Amino acid sequence: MNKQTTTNASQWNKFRHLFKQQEIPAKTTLLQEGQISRTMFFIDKGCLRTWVNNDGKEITTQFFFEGDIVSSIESFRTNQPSLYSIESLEPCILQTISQKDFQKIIENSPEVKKEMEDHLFRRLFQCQQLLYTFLKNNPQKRYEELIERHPHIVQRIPQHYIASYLGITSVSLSRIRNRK
Amino acid sequence: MNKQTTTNASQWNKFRHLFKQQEIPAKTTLLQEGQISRTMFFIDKGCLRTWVNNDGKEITTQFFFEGDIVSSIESFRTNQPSLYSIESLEPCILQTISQKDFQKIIENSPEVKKEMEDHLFRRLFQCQQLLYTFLKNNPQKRYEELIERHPHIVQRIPQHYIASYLGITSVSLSRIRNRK
DNA sequence: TTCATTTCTTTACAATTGTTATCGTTCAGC
DNA sequence: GCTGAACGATAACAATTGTAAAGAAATGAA
Repeated sequence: MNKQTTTNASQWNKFRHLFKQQEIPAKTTLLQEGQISRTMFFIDKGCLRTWVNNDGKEITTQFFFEGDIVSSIESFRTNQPSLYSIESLEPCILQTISQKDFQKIIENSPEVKKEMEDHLFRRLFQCQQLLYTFLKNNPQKRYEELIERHPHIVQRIPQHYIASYLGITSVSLSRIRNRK
Repeated sequence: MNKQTTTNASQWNKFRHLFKQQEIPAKTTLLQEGQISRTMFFIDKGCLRTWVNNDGKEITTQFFFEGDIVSSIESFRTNQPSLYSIESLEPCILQTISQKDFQKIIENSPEVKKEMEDHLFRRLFQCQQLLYTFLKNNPQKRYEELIERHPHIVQRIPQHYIASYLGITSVSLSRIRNRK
C-alpha cells in the first residue's frame, strides 16, 4: 500500500494526529517473528525488510521503501503470531500508528476500509506472482526478472539479502552475476 | 474454503436454489488462463487443479478436493484475467454458481460476506506459507513436507503433477522417492 | 481381453547449485 | 583517518538437478 498513490490521500491527513514520528538506526528490529503485530509503519525515509528464520539462517522475504506501508497485516488483523520479522536495513524515519488507533480510522472512514480490502487483494496477487516465479524459473531467470521489474532493489540492497530473497546462496548469486 | 466446516452451513442452504449441478469427465477445462472468472465451483465429488503455462509446459499450482470451493477468486472479484487455468483431474460432480448470483448471496448474507473475507485472509496466509517452503527448503524437503502435511495429495494425484507442483521435473521426483 | 495412452523409472551426461574457506574491498562508527 | 565489521568475489569439491531418450508398468476405453 502506498500513501502517495492513494485515491483518497486526504483521508489519511484527517487522522494525521494519530501518527507518531520515529527515527531508528539501521538493523533495528521492529517486529519479531512469533510476536503479534500491534503497530503499522509508514516509511518516510529509509528501507525495511521482512525475513524468516530457517535453522539460524535469515531468509529475506520482502523489501519496503519510501511511501510503503509495512506491517504483518495478517497478524495485525487476526491477532495471530507473525510468520516473519520486520527490520530496518538503513537508518529510517517512520510514521507509526497503533492497532487501536488504526481500528478507529477504519471505523470512521469507509474509504480507508475499502482501501485496506483492495490492499489485501493486491497482497494476494503479489504473493501468487512471486510464488509463480519460483515455480516457473531457475535462479538466473529470477534474478533477471528482478533486475527488470524492480531495478531499485538491486541497486539499493546488499547482495546477500537479495540472494536469500531469490532462494539461493550469495555465492551462487555472485556466480550468476559474473556469468553474463 | 469448505462448505462442511462452515460455521453457518445453513446460510448456504438458504441459497441452494441458485446452484446448478454439473457432471464433467476428467481433463475438462473449467477456466482458461487469461479469461475472466465468472463461475464458482463447489466440489461434491472428484478433484481439480489449477495450473499455469510456462513455455508450453504445464505447472500445477494447487489441488482441490471434495468440499473445497474453487474459483480464481481475484479474477472473480475484480473482473481481471485469471493468472491460471482450472481443470478436472478426475470425473467430477460440481455445484456451480454464477458471479451474479453469488453477488446476490453476498449482499443478502453478512455471514457469507464475512466468511469470504476470512477466506481471503486464509488464502493469503496459505500463499505465504507455500512461498516460504520454496525459500527455506530444497526439493527433497518440500516433498517430505508435502507427505507430512497433505498425504492425501500424494496418494491421489499422479506424480508428474506433484513434481511440477514442487517446482521440479518428474525425473527428479522419481529420484527423490527412490533415495530413501 | 486388447490396444493405446498415460504414467513412472532408469540411464548417461551436462549444467547448476551448495558448502566451506580464503582473500581483498568497502563501509560505518569512533 | 583508523579500525573492525560487513560485503563481494573466487576456488575446489561434492551433491543435486535438468535434459533427452528409452523402456517398463499401470490405466482406461472399446
